[in-house]
Amino acid sequence: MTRSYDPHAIEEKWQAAWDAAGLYSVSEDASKPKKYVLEMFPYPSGDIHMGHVRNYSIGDVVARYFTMRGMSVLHPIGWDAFGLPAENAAIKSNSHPGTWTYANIEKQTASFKRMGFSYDWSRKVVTCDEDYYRWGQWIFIKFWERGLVERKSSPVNWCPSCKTVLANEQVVGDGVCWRCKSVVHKRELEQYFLKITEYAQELLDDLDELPGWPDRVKAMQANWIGRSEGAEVDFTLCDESGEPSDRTITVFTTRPDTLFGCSFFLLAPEHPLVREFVAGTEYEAAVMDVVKAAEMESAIDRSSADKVKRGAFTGRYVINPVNGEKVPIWVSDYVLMEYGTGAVMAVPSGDQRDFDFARTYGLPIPPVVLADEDPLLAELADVRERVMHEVPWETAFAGDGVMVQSGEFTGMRGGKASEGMQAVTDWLAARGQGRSSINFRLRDWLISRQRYWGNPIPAIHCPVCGLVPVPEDQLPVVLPTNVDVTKGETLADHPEFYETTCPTCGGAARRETDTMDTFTCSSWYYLRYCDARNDAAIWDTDKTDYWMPVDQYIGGIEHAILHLLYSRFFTKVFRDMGLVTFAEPFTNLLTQGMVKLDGATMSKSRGNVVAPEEIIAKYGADTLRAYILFMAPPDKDLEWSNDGLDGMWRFLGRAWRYIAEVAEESASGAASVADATDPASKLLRRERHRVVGKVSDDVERFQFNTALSAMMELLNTAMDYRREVPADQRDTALERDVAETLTLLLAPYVPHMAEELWLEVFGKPESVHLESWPAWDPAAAASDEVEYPVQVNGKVRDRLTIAASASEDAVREAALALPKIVENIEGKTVRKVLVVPGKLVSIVVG
RNA sequence: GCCCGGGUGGCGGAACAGGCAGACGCGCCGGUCUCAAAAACCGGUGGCCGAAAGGUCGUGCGGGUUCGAUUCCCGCCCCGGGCACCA
Repeated sequence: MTRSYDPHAIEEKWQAAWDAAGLYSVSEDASKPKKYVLEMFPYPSGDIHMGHVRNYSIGDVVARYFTMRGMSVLHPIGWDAFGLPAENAAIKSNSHPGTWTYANIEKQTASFKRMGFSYDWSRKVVTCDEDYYRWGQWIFIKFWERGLVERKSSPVNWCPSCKTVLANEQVVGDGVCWRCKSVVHKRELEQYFLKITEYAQELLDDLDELPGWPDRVKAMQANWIGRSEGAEVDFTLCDESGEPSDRTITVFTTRPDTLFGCSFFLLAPEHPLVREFVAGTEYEAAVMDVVKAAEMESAIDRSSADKVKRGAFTGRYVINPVNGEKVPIWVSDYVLMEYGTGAVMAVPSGDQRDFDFARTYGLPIPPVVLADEDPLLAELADVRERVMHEVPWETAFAGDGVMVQSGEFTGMRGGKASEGMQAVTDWLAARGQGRSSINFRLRDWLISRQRYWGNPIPAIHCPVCGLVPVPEDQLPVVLPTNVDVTKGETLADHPEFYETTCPTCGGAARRETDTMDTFTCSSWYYLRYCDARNDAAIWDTDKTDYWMPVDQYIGGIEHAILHLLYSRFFTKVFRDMGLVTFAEPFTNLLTQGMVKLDGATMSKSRGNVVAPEEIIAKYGADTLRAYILFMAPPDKDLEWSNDGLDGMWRFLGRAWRYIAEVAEESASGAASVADATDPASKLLRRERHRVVGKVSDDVERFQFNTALSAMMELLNTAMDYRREVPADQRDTALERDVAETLTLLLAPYVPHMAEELWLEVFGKPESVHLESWPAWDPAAAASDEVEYPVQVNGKVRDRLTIAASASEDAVREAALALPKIVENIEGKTVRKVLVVPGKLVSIVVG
């Protein structure tokens, strides 16, 4: 008697067997095409959640599929193990971040094995292991040698809850910390930066080289990099009488064509010249009010667009280079020190912010670029001198138009990328008072963190030699284990760590006590997987050449900018160092949607969690894997519901029963009709080929939901066949083929069940996961008869079943002869009869 | 404001290149089995009209192209996401 499907009796058995056999270990194999399938490695947060189940199930199906297609597949796993949650947890539980981290890694390892994922465990990397983070320090030193490390003072993001600084990318939403969602403040601090801005243009350009990335992610990165074309313009400082000094202030503008409309000049409150200008003057009090107010504000308030712009006159002036006009310098909080030069030429007629400011403080608003349909154009079309100082508008005009009141440029086209813009820039350049310029919104990456559980920055502060790198042969700087975070300690509390000698002069020096942003650890782990156990080098370039780039990367959309931008940057630097031979690390990217419950992301703090372990305990891992893939296409958000689990359970139970029955029957050599040609056998044979083709196509475009539904269709057809065709008339060879094929198709989705069927029920000698993907013949999937819907004026009135080989004329005639069609076209003129071969017949009558 | 997605039955979703809208599954309804229930299995299931045959409406809204539009074009609405006082 056939056993029924019992996942609890088989899953752990096969997990142990695969582990013991090292079934998923791979090495470079020049005889096969390679595939590198990678899911973003997890932070060891404790229990796995549904987001993990989804992410890693997707990757597992893809990896297993490519393996069955005969590829050499690298499918590794590891842990992004440095980071703040470990410190917070250690403080809470009065232990050590390392203890917590390694315990969680163990727990998650068990969970991943319980899910049956096909990882090559021999390549595991854990970023807080010394043999991993030492290479992170090595990278830092190499970046330093290339001039890509800078320690500088600047206004930086401070998270008061994490008690550390953050990179710009790590401030999300309305100015909150990406990790803890606290409101971030600006502080002036000296910190370490990696000069990602040196690669801004390439990071932007190469997005076009990534057709395998979602447009959404590329748009987000392009947005973030924020390239603006324009010009720098030098304004000369002058005194009240207009007498020029020898000092200039440079601004960046995207609209040099509007320069004649500059009626005031602005400095950011943090601009170093502000204090100098107003010290001891009658303007000092008002200006310093603006400066102080800006300092007090959080990043959110400061950048809120609908806020009233605060400002004050400094008592100073600059000269507008195009018309020699004396322009007053104001201070305003809407000018940002971090962007451009911290100084702005204000053109209120062409910029809404300047417009608002001018209206608030009664400053002139001379028009310089007019829309083609603007009534003012009649009056000003040929006016070169400034005769109008105020516009009758309620908003600024920032579009393309005609330049007026603009000296020799009057009459030219103005606007972004306009002739006027180029002409003014050229004019300035010829006089040395300006030049074309490109500005990026992207800032350098702030990587130092004032926390313990991270990779120590390998630098030494020497009172004589300044800041010096730790020499390569003294790496790694080992993270000491005796730091007690429960007492709020960091490396700065441990003299035995920071007291050292200068590697250059040998004098007493202080070791850096900041650690690196965890995103530095995750920016190169995918390369280390290629050669994870290498003690002598970060990796062997032959190995990265074989495996890289990652063919399929899979992870959450939340890293659209963060991790994915940083990794692209690292890869480009490694290329420039000669460490790799490609410029982009991830050829194809799949950003899987979030798993939600009641419309919100599942999270422990919200208390809306469905634990994967509970589902596994009831249904087994295979049902969970298949179900989460069946619920929705992988890139869409998924609203979790237990309701469909029973459906997947029933499907697997039915598939088991069908396959087991057929296997036993064919083993017992029951009666058979060979190559049966009755309609039911022909249908089943067609379905077998159609479904293999469909499932293959679907996995390649990640439509796991429709792949599974196609398998259900095949099973439905196969079971109908068994029910409807008497036993002695069945084509048992065909049934056996269908049962084996179904097992192979199921293998990537439900690896335990497929393995049990393959080895124990069919009695095959070798694991199903080493089998070849079933072949299919598109010709065998085609029917020898087709059914044409026949439309009359766009409405289906009847159906015509006819031989697939029938000519168009034959189809047309047969369609027109159908009784219902005759009825419908009676008394009308047939104007047109369209036959779309294999699709439909469309008759137009009038 | 700018830039990306998305809107299809009671629900999750399908329709790959303009060709039968709603595959597959859930749920629901009816049935078989059972003393009964659960499980399992079989059948039905977009709305409206109709006893049925059949008709008719229907993919966010309004137009357009086409023999034919969920699909292409134009103009909107709504939802989600990114950027945003970036000069």
